[in-house]
Amino acid sequence: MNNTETYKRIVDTTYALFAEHGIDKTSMAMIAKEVGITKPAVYYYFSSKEELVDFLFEEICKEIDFAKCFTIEAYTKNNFQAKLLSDGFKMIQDQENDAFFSRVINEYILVSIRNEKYRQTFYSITEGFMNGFVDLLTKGAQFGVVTNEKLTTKAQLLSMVIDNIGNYMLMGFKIDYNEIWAEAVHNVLKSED
Amino acid sequence: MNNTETYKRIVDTTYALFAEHGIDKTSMAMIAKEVGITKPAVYYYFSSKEELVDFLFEEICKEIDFAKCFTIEAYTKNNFQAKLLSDGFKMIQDQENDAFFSRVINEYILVSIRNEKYRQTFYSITEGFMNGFVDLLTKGAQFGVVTNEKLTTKAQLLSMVIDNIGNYMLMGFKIDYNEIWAEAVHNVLKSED
DNA sequence: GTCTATAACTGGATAGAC
DNA sequence: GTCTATCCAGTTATAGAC
Repeated sequence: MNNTETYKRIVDTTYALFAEHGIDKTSMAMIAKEVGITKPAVYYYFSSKEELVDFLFEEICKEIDFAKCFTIEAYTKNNFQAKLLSDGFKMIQDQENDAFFSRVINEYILVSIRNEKYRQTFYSITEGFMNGFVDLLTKGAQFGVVTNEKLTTKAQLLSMVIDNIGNYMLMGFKIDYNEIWAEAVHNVLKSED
Repeated sequence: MNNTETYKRIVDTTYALFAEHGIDKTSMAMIAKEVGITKPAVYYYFSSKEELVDFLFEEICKEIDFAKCFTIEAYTKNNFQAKLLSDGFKMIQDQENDAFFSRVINEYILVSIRNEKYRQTFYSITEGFMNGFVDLLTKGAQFGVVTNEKLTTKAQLLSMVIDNIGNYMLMGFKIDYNEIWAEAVHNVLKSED
């Protein structure tokens, strides 16, 4: 594996083709053609399609992390509501900006239902979001800005909402996702306004 | 198309195989073998795989309908909360009972991302849920049991939650979905208890 | 209605030359 | 490192016998 330039081009091209055609319907021949080399040349870098698919999967999963989206340490009693809102808004914005990324993730998620290895990874990531929200809300409760009741349930609700917003975007709904997130957040906060 | 018995067996078998292996990885040969006939015999009933896939899609879509899950006419001022809860619980229960069904839907969703016809159908179904909840909440507001503010947003939130519950189930999360739904419903109702 | 047989093609993957 | 050439398994689909 000397020519890292080719290697990189294979990965980038595959990423784009997966987004456009899906994993199954992207053949090694298509990838090779798009990169401008031949099939055996691709096999020089990735010994099988599975290896290439797996590699991209790992790369992508690194990007999806609760701690990257919601920085618990930065939350204070005074900024709690504003920060919970804005971190969500940012996540929504990111998904709107990089539809490519969302599509590929979605592709892997749907495939994961029949692939135990992928399923477990997504399970862990989603679990990370649910647990992360529990931690965040627990902190909020200590600050006295979040109601203590049904904290886990509220955390799961937040996780489900932020997660499904991406799906609705992909489906093409032009609705106010920020407002939906705001409504979900409003539900976990102690009554104000 | 004389032997409707064979026809029915093909459809049922395909349904099961799609749930187990996915649409792409279920071949006409597999279907034939599982039914106990040969490939050309399957082609006698369905002139192409696409036709078979389409037929199953139509069948399945008929089952997913807001009006079937939430019977607006049955809602009154007094039963509103209880009915909104129980209709959701029933939907959750149904999905738990028929994991096969959920899996096949998931399979079609995957295809729909790159198939305009399927995508539009799913779009309409989901839109039907969002609009249905708007109608329902509007009725609730007239009864005085639902807050009038941000009614559309609240409806979209309900739609997202009930929709994603199915996904979380497929991923294998053993959490209290009823409680999550109850929490979402609680958010749309005027303050009580 | 269901069969055998086969066409026509596409997919992943590799041997061996350069 | 990248190529040509090739293999082989598996796919949709059909012609034609029974």
